[in-house]
Amino acid sequence: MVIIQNRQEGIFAMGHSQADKARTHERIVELAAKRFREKGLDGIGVADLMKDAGVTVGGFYKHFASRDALVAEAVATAFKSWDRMVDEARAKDDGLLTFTGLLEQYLIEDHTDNPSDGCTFAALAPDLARSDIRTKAVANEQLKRSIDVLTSLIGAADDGSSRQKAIVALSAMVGAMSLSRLAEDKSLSREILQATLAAMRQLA
Amino acid sequence: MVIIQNRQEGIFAMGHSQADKARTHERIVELAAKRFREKGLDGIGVADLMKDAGVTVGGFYKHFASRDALVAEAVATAFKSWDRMVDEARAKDDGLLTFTGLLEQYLIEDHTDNPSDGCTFAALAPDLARSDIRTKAVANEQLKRSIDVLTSLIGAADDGSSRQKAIVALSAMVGAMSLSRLAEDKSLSREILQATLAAMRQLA
DNA sequence: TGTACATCAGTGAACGCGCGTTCACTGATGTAC
DNA sequence: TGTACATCAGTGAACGCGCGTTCACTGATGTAC
Repeated sequence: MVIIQNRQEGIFAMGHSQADKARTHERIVELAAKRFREKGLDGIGVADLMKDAGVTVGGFYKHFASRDALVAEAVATAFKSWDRMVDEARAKDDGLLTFTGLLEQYLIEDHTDNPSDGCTFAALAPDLARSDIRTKAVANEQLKRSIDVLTSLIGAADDGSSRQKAIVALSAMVGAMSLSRLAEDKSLSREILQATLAAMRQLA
Repeated sequence: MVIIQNRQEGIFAMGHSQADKARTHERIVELAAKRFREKGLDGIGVADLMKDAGVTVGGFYKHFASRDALVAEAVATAFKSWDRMVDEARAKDDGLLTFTGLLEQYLIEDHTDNPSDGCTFAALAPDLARSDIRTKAVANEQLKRSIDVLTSLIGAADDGSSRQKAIVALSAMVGAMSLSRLAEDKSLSREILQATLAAMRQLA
């Protein structure tokens, strides 16, 4: 086993054992999940990804059947940061997650400035709509799950209006994040986040 | 002058006159504006674009300094279909355009199914955020203009709330369109459009 | 009005380059005896 | 427990291919006389 110091991932062990392979695999996927959200699904190549993960190109196909297979896996991993965001909001609310708490966690400048750790819909929606069948399936599952999570947070109105509100909230959140990233003027960018936050707060 | 019959553009004249050049230029830009929205800013190459426009690759640089220059021009043209959408909504409202009329023109299945003729934000927001400085400038101008148009449609509340509502509406519209394109399930796709339409109607 | 000539829109092949993918190889791991 | 060997994670160079861009060329246009 060899100890590697790498710019991207810090210090890690690289070797030939099965455990080493699993760690390398995870490292590639986690990195791809970030880079894809940052640069788009076509924005970074296999060679650069492997280099950032501290390995060489040739080994790629020991881990993935194709680039598209990595994309599908990385997008699934990227979506987990949504779950992580939900969890963090829950922690801030002292374990009692509210719709407002989630909104506040999502519609913030830090999220605008860091697509690589943020919502995959906001970072990649058009790419996902055009993507490989497997990747699209992953995105569709997450879309349904996200609507369900928001629906349950909004409340127990049994007339179906909480689901409708959840869909509106998700749309507004994703749209606002996309547009706030487009705005070069920081104050406009903030205005978009704040206007949407205020309006969505009143929704529930 | 030569008469050309082409799959993409029908019958058109191709020649060497200045007027011919202007027509060819316009044809390339209009086509690029569609294809980019359909396939993403990296989704189609110079050669294919020129072929679709009925000319050969070599002539490209008689029209554009670089691919990026075409992207900037095509994105500007693509945004004009927003203006066109506003105009069409105005025509449907018998010249008296309303906020609701515009919402109804935007949040429809036909728009979901045809990105190539639709809203550039919904089709390309993440691409635009990562794009060339000129393209980004074009997108920023349009963002401000779109907010202004919606603000004036929503009403003359002078407390600034109509601008806030305009921003929320734009965010929700763009987000809903992006997500409805992602949804493989047609009924979910429609549900997203309808939920957002209903909620935004109540906004103004 | 007619002719000679410069311009330049469009052609089609070629260029270097980066991409996804393949491959023969190396050497650590883990297993069979 | 020790040794021989098969496996396979990772290497580094090479592959074909499509991309943006360049270039020498063609021939219609438009202008100067």
